[in-house]
Amino acid sequence: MLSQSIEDYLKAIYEVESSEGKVSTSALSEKLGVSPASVTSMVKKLSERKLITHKRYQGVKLTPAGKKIALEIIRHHRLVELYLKEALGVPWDQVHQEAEKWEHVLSEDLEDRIDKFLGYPVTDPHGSPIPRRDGTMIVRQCNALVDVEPDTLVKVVEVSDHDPELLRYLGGIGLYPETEMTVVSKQPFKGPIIVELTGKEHPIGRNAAKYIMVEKARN
Amino acid sequence: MLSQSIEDYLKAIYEVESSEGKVSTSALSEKLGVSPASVTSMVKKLSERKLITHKRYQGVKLTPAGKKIALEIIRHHRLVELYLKEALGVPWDQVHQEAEKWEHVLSEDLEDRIDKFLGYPVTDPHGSPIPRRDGTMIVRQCNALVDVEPDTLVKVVEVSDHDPELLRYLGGIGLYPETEMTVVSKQPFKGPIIVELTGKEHPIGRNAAKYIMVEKARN
DNA sequence: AAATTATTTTAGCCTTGTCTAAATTTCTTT
DNA sequence: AAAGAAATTTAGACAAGGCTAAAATAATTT
Ligand SMILES: [Mn+2]
Ligand SMILES: [Mn+2]
Ligand SMILES: [Mn+2]
Ligand SMILES: [Mn+2]
Repeated sequence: MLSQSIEDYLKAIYEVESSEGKVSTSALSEKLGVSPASVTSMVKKLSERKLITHKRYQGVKLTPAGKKIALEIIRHHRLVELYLKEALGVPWDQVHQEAEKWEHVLSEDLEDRIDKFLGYPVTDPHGSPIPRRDGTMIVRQCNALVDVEPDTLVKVVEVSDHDPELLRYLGGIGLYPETEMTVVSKQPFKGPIIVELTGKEHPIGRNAAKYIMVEKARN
Repeated sequence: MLSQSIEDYLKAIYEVESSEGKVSTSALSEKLGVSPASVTSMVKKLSERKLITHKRYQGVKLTPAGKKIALEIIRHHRLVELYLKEALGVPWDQVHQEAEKWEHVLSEDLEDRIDKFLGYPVTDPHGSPIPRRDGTMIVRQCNALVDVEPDTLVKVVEVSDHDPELLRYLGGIGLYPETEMTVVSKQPFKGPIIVELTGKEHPIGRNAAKYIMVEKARN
């Protein structure tokens, strides 16, 4: 059995690797809320266990074995998020923190039961793809809302789950994965992006718009 | 936040206190699967935190604060057991081991949602009472099956959840909490106890019969 | 009552995962 | 190219929770 810490490190490494490409000690330190020195010592252990490769001062990379475990935990996390929302009505801004704990204690049997209950879902409540049992995961092509040109009809693909407050705001204006909306304008001086959905216009800060992934809608 | 270890110790102390009266180091060592020396050192810590009282060489006792926490964890455990059975169809011999992990990561919000989903249940799948939110718990009057005289009509109140194999056997013969059955005979030389339910007779070993609690049925 | 046995505690060690402070390496600027 | 800044690693410490072996205390026999 792997410790909760090791599982969290592998997950964090996977996520940083996906979004930044390179996985630095400081990025992990930041993401996991531990000191850089702690990261280095865990990195040593993970290397010894052949779950990651490490070039000193150069960052780390998951081995296939490490990636498999990372995806397993992410699968747990996302299935649990969706399950909590669907089965127990937990609001989408709260499922993440619950899943953060539950992901480490979910048995394979329970994982399968939840998967079946949900009808073998493909995405979690925030639109993130759920890794398959075999350790593969589809990756979709999409852009950050902040990069979209005005006057475009887009479909929301995925929203970051890390800021409950943002999620509550987005939920309030009806902005969920699969929602279609029009990017009306980008206000100057790093002002908000205005989107239109269900007939109303809503401002979305540039910073928030980095965490909303969309694709061009086929109109 | 209390560590999982501390929660498990408090729960174990509560359970030993209930069933044995006195809580010895060796009983806890046995129950928790750790060495007596480890128990002593944890006992020291729990005393310092005023969760138990300890007289050297004389055993321990929960303080009101410790008891409150123990019952809180037991509430989590039993709600989760019932939830897993009702909502996800986990067989009753497997719910215990799942709950053993989940009890430590259940938020109060989720606890309430599960409680509501289940319709504010009073007992878990094995017939054990579920402590209330306020930290109180009803205790029922009952006897071990092994102590019942032959030719008595009894109702099953509670079955120990610690041996999956026993639970599978009991499930197989339809012996669940609330089931009524007749104690037909006690075979000599510590032989099995024969019970009749749904028209058939079934043997139950003396040892197993210690873990099946019954009450006289009002016939 | 003494001797033996069983239980409990102490002493000392280990592993895991964290920290701070200091040293080292790499990156950036001049 | 050298200096200064930033990132990373090392060194050493600590808390939690476990272990074994030995010492202390309590319980049971003789
Ligand atoms: Mn999440
Ligand atoms: Mn986690
Ligand atoms: Mn437990
Ligand atoms: Mn609770």
